[in-house]
Amino acid sequence: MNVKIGPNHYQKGAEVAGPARQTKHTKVREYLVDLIEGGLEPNEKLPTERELAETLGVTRVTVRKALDELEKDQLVYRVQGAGTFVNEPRISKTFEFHSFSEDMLARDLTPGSAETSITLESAGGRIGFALGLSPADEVVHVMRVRTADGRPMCLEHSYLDASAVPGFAQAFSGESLYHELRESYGIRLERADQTIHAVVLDEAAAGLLRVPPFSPAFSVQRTAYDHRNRAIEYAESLYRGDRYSYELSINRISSQ
Amino acid sequence: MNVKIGPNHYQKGAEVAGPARQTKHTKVREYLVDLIEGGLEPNEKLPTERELAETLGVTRVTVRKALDELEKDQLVYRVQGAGTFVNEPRISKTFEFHSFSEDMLARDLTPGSAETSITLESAGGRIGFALGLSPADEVVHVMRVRTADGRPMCLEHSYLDASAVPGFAQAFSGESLYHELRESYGIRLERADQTIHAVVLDEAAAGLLRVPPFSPAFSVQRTAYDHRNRAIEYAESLYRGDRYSYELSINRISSQ
DNA sequence: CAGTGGTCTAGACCACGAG
DNA sequence: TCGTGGTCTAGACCACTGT
Repeated sequence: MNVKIGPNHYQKGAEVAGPARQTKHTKVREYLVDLIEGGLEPNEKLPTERELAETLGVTRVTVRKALDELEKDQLVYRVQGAGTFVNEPRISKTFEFHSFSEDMLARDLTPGSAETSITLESAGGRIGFALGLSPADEVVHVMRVRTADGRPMCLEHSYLDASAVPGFAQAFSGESLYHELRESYGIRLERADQTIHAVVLDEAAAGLLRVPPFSPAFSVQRTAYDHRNRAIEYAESLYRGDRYSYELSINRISSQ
Repeated sequence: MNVKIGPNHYQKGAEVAGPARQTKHTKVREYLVDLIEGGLEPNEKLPTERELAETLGVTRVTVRKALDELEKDQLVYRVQGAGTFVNEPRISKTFEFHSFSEDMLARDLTPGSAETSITLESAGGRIGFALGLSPADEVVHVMRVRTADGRPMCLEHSYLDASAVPGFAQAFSGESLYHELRESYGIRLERADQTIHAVVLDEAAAGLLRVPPFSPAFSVQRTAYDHRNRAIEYAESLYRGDRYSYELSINRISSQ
């Protein structure tokens, strides 16, 4: 994936990388990143795979694994028969999806929530389908106006399977839902599917987001999954069109 | 990446895959896809890597390469110590970006263009920057209203480095720009960066797209690159919000 | 033609999961 | 404890690029 949603006029944020495991291909990768950032120009040729293998005391397979990762993250490109080359720097250096809280912190904005309400409801058809529940099953419904430095950015409705997060409605502070899921329930969200529509805001939503009625906005439906691909969260959000844009990178545009 | 833009209410389209090269890991991949589509249930366990290697007469490394691809495309997930399992079927089966023409054909709609104009212009600052040209360099400017079954879907301005595609303005039919680039100039687009904004249409654009003024729309800026990461096309498009949605899949939502 | 990346082999040991 | 996926080795040959 390779997608970044964020406030317009993105400025390079703090790296929020986890602690890298010290495998050999990780070390090779770090060596190559240092090499690239240490002064190699775009389109300059990297050492050959065989040279790197000998220099670093690993096999070519391990070097190739590291290069595979760098190619996936678009730091390098490879041309068979010619070599491996440094890419132009990318618009967005991180290709991970961050939570709203994290996204704001990376931009030196203070994330917050307003108008928070947490209720228990029946899932109903639409939300039940998204979470793989029956319509009668109970879900936790968290409604928040997400803010940055106190200014409203996004109106969000999140839904969780109530039986998977007992006591959530009582314990949740309203701030970082993903943080709460991880700390209290050991649930980590690894992947999300999103559908995005361009819409204009009705008067109610416009009022909550403090923009004129009929302002442009993104309507986003998101289903987030854990590492075993179980649907954990379903969310429907409205992002202010004047504050947000999507940046994404698409691979392999096919023929024609 | 893993993104799909398309008309709303996506219905499974024809596969538009190129002719697969017959490497062993490709054969293993096809074997596994057949296995999965041939009746394996979601979350059912695949044979172990060692079993597959023996069954198919290849080494485990080759099996793992095939499984890496299937995992990237989200057909399977792996749990260390436990096994490899079939994923829930994805919303969108193809994770490639297709050209407008191809997208429409896959949905049994007839792609077309109206109001086409092809001109030679100076790049200017914005377009020159996107294509890595100086502002005075000439670009081919192709303006089209893209249609499906004759109904306007999208207003698109595409820009190409004129020196890279001599004679383009004379030869281009107005239909498939990517097809023309490949057939006449041997240029294949492999990757694209996109930035998407939510906007409302002004009266001129609304008229061309035959919707009321101030209708919601996506404004998309796209830079498309070849396999060596040279910027080939820069395009600014307006997609009708009532006809289009973005579906995308994001990996590795990070901590917090 | 020489040199590069792409593919593949036949092993080995480690880290993690579940019973 | 045992079986699984995760990592790694030391080679080999093929396909493609550029001179």
